[in-house]
Amino acid sequence: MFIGTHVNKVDRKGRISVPHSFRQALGTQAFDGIIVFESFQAKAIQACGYDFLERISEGLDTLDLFSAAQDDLATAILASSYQLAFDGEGRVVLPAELREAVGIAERAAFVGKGSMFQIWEPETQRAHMAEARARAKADGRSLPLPRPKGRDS
Amino acid sequence: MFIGTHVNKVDRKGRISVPHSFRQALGTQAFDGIIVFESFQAKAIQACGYDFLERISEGLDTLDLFSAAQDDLATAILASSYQLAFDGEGRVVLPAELREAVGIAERAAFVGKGSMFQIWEPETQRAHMAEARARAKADGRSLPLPRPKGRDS
DNA sequence: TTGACTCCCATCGTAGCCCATGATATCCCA
DNA sequence: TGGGATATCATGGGCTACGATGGGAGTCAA
Repeated sequence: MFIGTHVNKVDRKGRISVPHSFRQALGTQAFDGIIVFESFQAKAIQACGYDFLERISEGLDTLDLFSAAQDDLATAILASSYQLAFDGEGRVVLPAELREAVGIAERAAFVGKGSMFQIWEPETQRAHMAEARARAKADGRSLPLPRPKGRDS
Repeated sequence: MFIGTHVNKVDRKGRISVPHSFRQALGTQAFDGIIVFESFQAKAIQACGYDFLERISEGLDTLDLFSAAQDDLATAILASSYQLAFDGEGRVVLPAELREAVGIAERAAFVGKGSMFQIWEPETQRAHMAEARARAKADGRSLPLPRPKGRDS
């Protein structure tokens, strides 16, 4: 699980460390690195491990083939994603297009979202988080909680 | 279950002992530590075990990916939480942002809330508790009790 | 040949690990 | 039942390993 937000620095080569806890959450997968694509809601980069992209692909398969929705999502996600490999120290380089699209320069915020995470320009994300918290409180958003496993009696 | 109130000291490294009974209540989980995030109701830090957060994450996965509700809740909870690992003595260090947000300096009060607990600045919590008791009394609050399972005759 | 990227190594600050101390509570036995 | 012995928990401080960062050298492609 990806939890919390971590702000790291972009060096002059464009490299950035993926937080240690996120690398641990990825575990060992078929591809040693992350998958990124531009979010189509927020001014942020979506990121996940290779495994999760497979789940997304399966999700797309439940939509009608050749439907507009299927095509839109497939294009927005699969066609425009990048595979970023880790270097020896667990860093990746963000493609210039993505960095410019979301306004990342010196620093980037890695934001955990459970099974995915996002990469933001830190100030932008701070504002977004404040809004999300306010909305969640105001709307009284509720969440169906699954029962705890194993020890339900 | 987390029960009772315990006031412990914050040392100069920012470490604080999680009460022994709370650690016992956590049992052994996938992550040896606690998850904390700022409460959006009270001036307090919410805390729970990793298992509980996993349940939240699973609940989020039942919502549509990329939906507004999913994003708001994921942002408000997962993105703003911290994983605090226990050291050998069962202590954690509270992130500076959280400590400042709720006004914790020298001491902190751990307050049991059943399946979660909270961390308060002791004086603030004392005042809050007095109010809560007064309100409960004034409103004549009552509580429906589920029957005990298994041994009903 | 130049630029971009990868691999490797150096540095630095901090989080985590280990051990010591003191204060309580608990236990045991006379 | 009282007192000493002991276990346990909260606390303090030092040390070390590791994660984040920076830069150099080698490599491949245009």
